[in-house]
Amino acid sequence: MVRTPCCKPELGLKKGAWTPEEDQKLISYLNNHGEGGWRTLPEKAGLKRCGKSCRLRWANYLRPDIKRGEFTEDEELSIISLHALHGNKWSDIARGLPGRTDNEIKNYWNTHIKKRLIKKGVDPVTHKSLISETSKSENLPEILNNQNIIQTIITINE
DNA sequence: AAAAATAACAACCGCGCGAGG
DNA sequence: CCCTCGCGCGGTTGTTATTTT
Repeated sequence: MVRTPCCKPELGLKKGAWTPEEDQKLISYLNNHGEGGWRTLPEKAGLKRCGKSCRLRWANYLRPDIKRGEFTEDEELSIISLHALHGNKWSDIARGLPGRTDNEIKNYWNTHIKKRLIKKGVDPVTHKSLISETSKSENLPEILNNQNIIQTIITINE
């Protein structure tokens, strides 16, 4: 069976950037009622959005407990080591970084860290050095091979 | 100074999973 | 038990800002 799009083309559903007015509606609705019921929330809150869009907006920008702004060096190192352990499990990584969301971390990884690792000759997937890979303990499980993480951290630190 | 290229970031999309019927 | 449905996830795109030529 074909999965119908979660956000039906039911006229006038807005997409794209959120306006301050929309944010306000969403915030006040969620303050009064709790989270949850995303499917039917937009209508109740008077928003011309699909529930998914509302959820994302809340989770990544409007929630009161989100830290904004630059990632600190510590946070960056955390991301790198957690990524070495978990791979692209952004939500897992986010749990290790209070106030940061999976989406934010994912973005940061893709736009900042990945690029720099590559430049430094470190494979962003395996966290192994691409240049003198050869003689290292390749047979160990990745997780046990702390060398990779250490190497990565040293490298990223310039 | 203007255009082109690249980076940054917010948001969208489809899919899988688990809860409830 | 099987089937349906919403939620959350991860990959990806679209748009704006910044940098380079």
